[in-house]
Amino acid sequence: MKRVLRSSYRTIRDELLRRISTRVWKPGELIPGEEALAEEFGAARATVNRALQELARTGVVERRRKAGTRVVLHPVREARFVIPLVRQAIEEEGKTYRYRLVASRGERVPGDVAASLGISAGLPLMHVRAMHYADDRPYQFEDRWINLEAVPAARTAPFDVQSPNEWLVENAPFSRATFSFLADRAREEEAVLLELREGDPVLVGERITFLVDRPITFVRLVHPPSHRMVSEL
Amino acid sequence: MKRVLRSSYRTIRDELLRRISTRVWKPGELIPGEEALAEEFGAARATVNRALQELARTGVVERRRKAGTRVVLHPVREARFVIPLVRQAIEEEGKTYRYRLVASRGERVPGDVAASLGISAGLPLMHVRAMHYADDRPYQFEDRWINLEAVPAARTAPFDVQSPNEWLVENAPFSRATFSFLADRAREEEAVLLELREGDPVLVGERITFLVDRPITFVRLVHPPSHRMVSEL
DNA sequence: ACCAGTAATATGTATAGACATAATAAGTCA
DNA sequence: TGACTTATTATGTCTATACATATTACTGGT
Repeated sequence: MKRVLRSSYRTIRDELLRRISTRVWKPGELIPGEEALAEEFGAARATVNRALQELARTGVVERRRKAGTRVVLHPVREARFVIPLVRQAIEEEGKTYRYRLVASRGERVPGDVAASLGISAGLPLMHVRAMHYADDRPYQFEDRWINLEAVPAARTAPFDVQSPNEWLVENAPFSRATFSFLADRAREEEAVLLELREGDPVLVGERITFLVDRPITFVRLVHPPSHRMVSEL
Repeated sequence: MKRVLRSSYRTIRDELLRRISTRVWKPGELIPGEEALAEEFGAARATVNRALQELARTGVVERRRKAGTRVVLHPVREARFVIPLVRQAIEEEGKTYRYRLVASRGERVPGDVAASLGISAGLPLMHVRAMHYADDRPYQFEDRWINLEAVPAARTAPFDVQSPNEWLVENAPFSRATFSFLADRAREEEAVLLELREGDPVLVGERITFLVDRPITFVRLVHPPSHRMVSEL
């Protein structure tokens, strides 16, 4: 039973996707069941199932037991942005990466950061500020708070040679994280370090990481306005 | 068949993830093969395979034939942001959505937009500008160019009652899209409509969509600086 | 009309077995 | 030593079959 026509879950997935994006099957419409598709493509149901599950994961179709599979009404597509290490991102652009520590010391955590981490204000955390350069031009300012209760080793970590980001990746596991992006005005210190004027628009990424509900670190990553976050889909 | 211990690909996946995030298996390390894991968990290799493939898709492990599966060295996690329809996003926040058309007419496309779409400048495109409000407060300004060659019906579409975003979702299929986000200064018109001052920082999303290499539309979505794009991970 | 209980059904998951494929390791010859 | 060739191996994919589970559809009773 040697399939003359090669048929993998990929080709099935792509063909289904084609029918959806060319409106052979319209939004909201019910598409044939797995059995029927399996027969049409001369494949096993498991193979069709895999193709459909991938489409469901990417949000193209919705599946419910007994009810069947239907094309999603409003394609709430999701964009995926990779959040690489700064060094990696810069070197992949073919540029030279440079790191510089600005300051690193224990400090009492201010209210807004404490709130983000869900701890009480005034606790002593590690506060590390550092710059990342691409071809000697300012690329990112990293303003980070580290919970010393969760990561005591951070107090004596060598942040003058290794960025807190990389150090944490190697030394502090995390299980959950929250990202957000926003536009903000450059604060005074940020403006100086990024070679902007105070109040200039900057693209800010904020990340909070936890290890099973225990807050690890809060970081504000500030980019000059030329910076873009890009995603293909 | 008797599995006393229930064991699905989910529990296997979660257990593997636990071992990785608690550094039982450290970054860069090779983990046992599928056969071995299958035996350990008392499952079929296909089941272990499914668990491992999910971990690979989320970027936790890297797999290569013959070489085996290893924990990724630098967890280049990717953040997924859902890009819903504006109306949906606002209503999910429990706010009231309102739409207002600002202007809609054929225009010669300026150079920068033409370049983004990969067409020659000066061609006549549809230029639509509109506002989206949440509880009567400015939420997003939509500044869109539509390729009339690809979507001729856009010339006479009722953009005064339906936002170009929604109209396109229902009337123009696309196969590929590019998103990018950046921080910018509010332009004059944007500042007025968003009730900001000119030059205030705004979070801008740009989207370009294609149907098999044929450019469909370019849109600039401008949000006031209070806006955040959030992603859990 | 209404509700509860039951049957029917599409998808979800697991399995053993088989072959495909990519990449490394080992072996061979110049 | 180095350049090919071949064997080995872990993952990739497919199949047929079976049972699980969530929902819908039906059915009878009040």
